[in-house]
Amino acid sequence: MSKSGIKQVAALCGVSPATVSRTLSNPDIVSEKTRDKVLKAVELCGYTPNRFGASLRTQKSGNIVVIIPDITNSVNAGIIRSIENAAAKVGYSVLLGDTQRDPEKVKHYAAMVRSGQVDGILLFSHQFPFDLKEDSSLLHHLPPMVNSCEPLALDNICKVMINNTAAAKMAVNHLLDLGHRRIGAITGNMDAPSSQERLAGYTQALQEAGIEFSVELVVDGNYQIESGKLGATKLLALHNRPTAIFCFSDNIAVGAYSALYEAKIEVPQQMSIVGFDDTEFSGYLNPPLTTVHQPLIEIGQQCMRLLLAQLNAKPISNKYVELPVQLIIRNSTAKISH
Amino acid sequence: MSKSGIKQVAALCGVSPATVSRTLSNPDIVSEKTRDKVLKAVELCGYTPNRFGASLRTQKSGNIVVIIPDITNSVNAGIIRSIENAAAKVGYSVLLGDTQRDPEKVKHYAAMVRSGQVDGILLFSHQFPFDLKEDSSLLHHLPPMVNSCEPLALDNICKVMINNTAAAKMAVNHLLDLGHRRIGAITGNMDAPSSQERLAGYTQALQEAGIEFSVELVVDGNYQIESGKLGATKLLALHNRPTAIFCFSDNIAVGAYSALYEAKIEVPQQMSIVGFDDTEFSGYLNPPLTTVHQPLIEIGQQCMRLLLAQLNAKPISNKYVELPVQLIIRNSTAKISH
DNA sequence: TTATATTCTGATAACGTTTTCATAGAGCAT
DNA sequence: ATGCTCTATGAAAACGTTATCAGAATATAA
Repeated sequence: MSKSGIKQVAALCGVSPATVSRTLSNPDIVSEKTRDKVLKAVELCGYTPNRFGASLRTQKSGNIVVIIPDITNSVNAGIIRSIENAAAKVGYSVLLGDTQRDPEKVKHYAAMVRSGQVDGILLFSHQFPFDLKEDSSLLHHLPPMVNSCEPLALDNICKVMINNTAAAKMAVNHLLDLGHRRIGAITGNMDAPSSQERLAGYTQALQEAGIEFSVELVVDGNYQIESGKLGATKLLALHNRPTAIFCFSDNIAVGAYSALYEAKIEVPQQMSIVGFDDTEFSGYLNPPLTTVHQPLIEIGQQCMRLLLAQLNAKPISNKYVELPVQLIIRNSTAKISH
Repeated sequence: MSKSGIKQVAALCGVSPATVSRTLSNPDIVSEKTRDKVLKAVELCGYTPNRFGASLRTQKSGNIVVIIPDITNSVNAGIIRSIENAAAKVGYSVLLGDTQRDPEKVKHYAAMVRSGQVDGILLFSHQFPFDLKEDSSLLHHLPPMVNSCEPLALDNICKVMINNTAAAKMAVNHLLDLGHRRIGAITGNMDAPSSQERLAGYTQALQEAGIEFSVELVVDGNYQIESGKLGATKLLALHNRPTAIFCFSDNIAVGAYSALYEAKIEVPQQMSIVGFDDTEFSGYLNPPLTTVHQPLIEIGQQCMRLLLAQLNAKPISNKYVELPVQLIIRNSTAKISH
């Protein structure tokens, strides 16, 4: 069967190409008789509309790009899965923009909106993805875009976020409630707003409890497992070691568990641990990890909802959506022992 | 700045659109003088070629789709990351086809090649992704495509695989070498060829060691954590429990660890565990997990290499690529205790 | 200088849709 | 019948590129 275009189909059933197009994209405006005729011919030819032709005419690609630092991170993966689901439901395809934290790749993927390759952008980065010097009008005529997880320092942009500060505070307060006074922290990448905010939450919680902030108790991590192991090792080496550690990600907690295991320190009897993310495995760690649950599915859905509104030029009542988090208390935290 | 097409650029620097096009896509065939002129105008206009126009003309989208069951699985995520990397290097973009094991979604994404939305397919599924009844010529004129991880039952297709049978055998032999005679297994989805092959490897290893196969020792899993926990619990409840468990994935091993922890059975003193995948966290489990390493990066690279060859109509010397695996021995396996 | 080969460039024709505009026909009231 | 409104259709014009082809300009050889 040779390649069948809309013309072949039209010829086969004796109508114009226009009618075939209408039948497929707007069936209601064509009479039932011709509709059946056309549909039959379409079936017979195995005709699928060519995307290029349609896109060229409509100036819509039907694609969106999700720009995200690392798809291997399970938080990111969970969000992307949710996005893919939501996008598929409304007929969009998702292009994967895994950037490996390379600023150039961020720009590269964002530029796809200029060439028409994608219609909109889901940006999980705090880096502004365009060269303003190249087209300064961009700041005022931004393409359809929503920003999530790592907030951009710009306020006319749709965002879906969690309140990292409040979440961190909640986690630390839990430890305080259990009687802990020396609470360590292992951070994420400190250039990431999320990590800065979590640190702020940690600090505030201590302050409100009247506990003096101690520099030695917060060690730099990067959200990865290994940094958790290193960080915990450092905290353990402290002259006056903490009785609890707030890990800025579940990955960090895994690393911390490993360090504690090797040091033969029991969780939670000798050390309480709190994580962040509630990734799938956190309930299966030994002991199961107390952690802050992030609503990955809702994040993806809200991102898609806001992007879709922009794509369809619908009004958006609220550009900033904040999703609730939840502290999941498992067995990695316990009352301080005396 | 209004939308600038190739015509505006051409007008601005006094050449024809054709010359602008040539300057951008095939600079060598245009004189240095005009090239500079054109490039300057391009810069000035901030011109980016419209993808639709180009694609319509060339019939190439510059996209590939990766059809994969679940991006949330870290093996899959690792492979996709590698694919994205390799694809970006040669100028292709990757469309994410997360199928959630829905056969309809597999077909949906594969059909993108018909509409021209993508130029090629990377298929991580054993399901043939086309309706043959719709176009029977497909079997002989397959679109550019490579199949990986879960083999299709078709042999004129490019494949990049690991030898699951040999890998499983290697894992089980390791346990046999340590003196284990009752070795349990927790499988993946048994409809997946990978799981069938691993089971075959398990069986063969036992057989070659002269150990009788015992049905009660192999329990059905689905590669997920929870199935590992359930599976291990079942094995522990056995009248004559095994001394070692071969888990068909690291996720399963995590679940097994959890069950063992709750049952207060020590790994590896009372129970040896072997995993499969060597995902990032496996080295940080307590104890660190002995597992079979899968070369995720190479898998992605080889997939891209083979697909690219097809996209460029290059000859392919070897349609079947088998990548080596490696047994990583850590601390979850030990000599049987008496 | 002329003839010939070579390098560049421009006009033009696709590529395959969708959408606008106009018109033919159908239905309805007068 | 006549006029009128609707509905359904077709013709034709985009959409923005790139590739072919032919011709102009330039270089090379005689």
